[in-house]
Amino acid sequence: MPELPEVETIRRQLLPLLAGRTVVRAWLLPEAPRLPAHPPDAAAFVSLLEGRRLLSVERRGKYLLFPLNDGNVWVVHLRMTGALVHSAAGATEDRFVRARFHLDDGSLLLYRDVRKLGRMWVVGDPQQVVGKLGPEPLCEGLTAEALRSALTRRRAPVKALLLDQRLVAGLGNIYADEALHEAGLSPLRPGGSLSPAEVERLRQAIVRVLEGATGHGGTSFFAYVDARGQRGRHQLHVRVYRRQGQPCPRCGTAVARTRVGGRSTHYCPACQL
DNA sequence: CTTATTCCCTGATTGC
DNA sequence: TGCAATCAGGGAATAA
Repeated sequence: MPELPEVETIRRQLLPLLAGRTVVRAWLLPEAPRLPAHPPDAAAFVSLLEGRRLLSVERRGKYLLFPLNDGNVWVVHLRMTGALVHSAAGATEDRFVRARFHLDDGSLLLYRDVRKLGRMWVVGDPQQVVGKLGPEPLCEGLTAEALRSALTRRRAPVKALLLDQRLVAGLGNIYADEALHEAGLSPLRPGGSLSPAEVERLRQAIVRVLEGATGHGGTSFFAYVDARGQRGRHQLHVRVYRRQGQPCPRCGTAVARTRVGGRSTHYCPACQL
């Protein structure tokens, strides 16, 4: 489940490997059910990439953006089980590889996605895809004022609001739970009930959690691997996610699990108020 | 406008 | 041992 730290880890690894490279040949799973892509026709999609040079690797929220030398932008979202693994020709292939990108240095970028929930686009303006995303937490875009306006007068649980990419870009289920624990706030609190001091605590917790996880190369509870095919290490450092029944690292109370907004939610019932 | 629910997709896990 | 039901969750779509 790549969230911001996982996608940022992949971006940093891919940048030196892909910048300046030309896509000499591309292949996209052609048979149904297909990998969702835009344009939807696999041949048309491939033709927009072949022969183009990748100028850089950028990230917006959980989206990877690859600006092309013809002005278009290749956009990838890994969703739940997507992975972009770069390796020399002869890389590990299995039945879950859904797309291949051969580069002009002989290397190969494999797109692997067990559940085929990931998506790709080639668009003239990336705003078509990422235009509605909220502020970036790690680029000083997420100010206290921005977070306050996202939560104010909202009755939905703050956990559900943190998962809404239009309010804050990049948080998923793991880091929403972790940030709320770090801030000492219950995931069940209505968004609008947070005081200005609590909003600021939450903002700082979001930044700290995302920076910490990025420093650990992301979290690998499930299938996540980085661009080198390696697992992240942050699952060794989580405080509440998937730790129900185990002691809260802050107060020792057993971590609870419930459902918020249809998502499993983990929190300490004693010190998250 | 808001909030809640369903769907996509398949391997791993759980229940009987 | 086998098979079916459930779970994992990001985001779009739909319903209320």
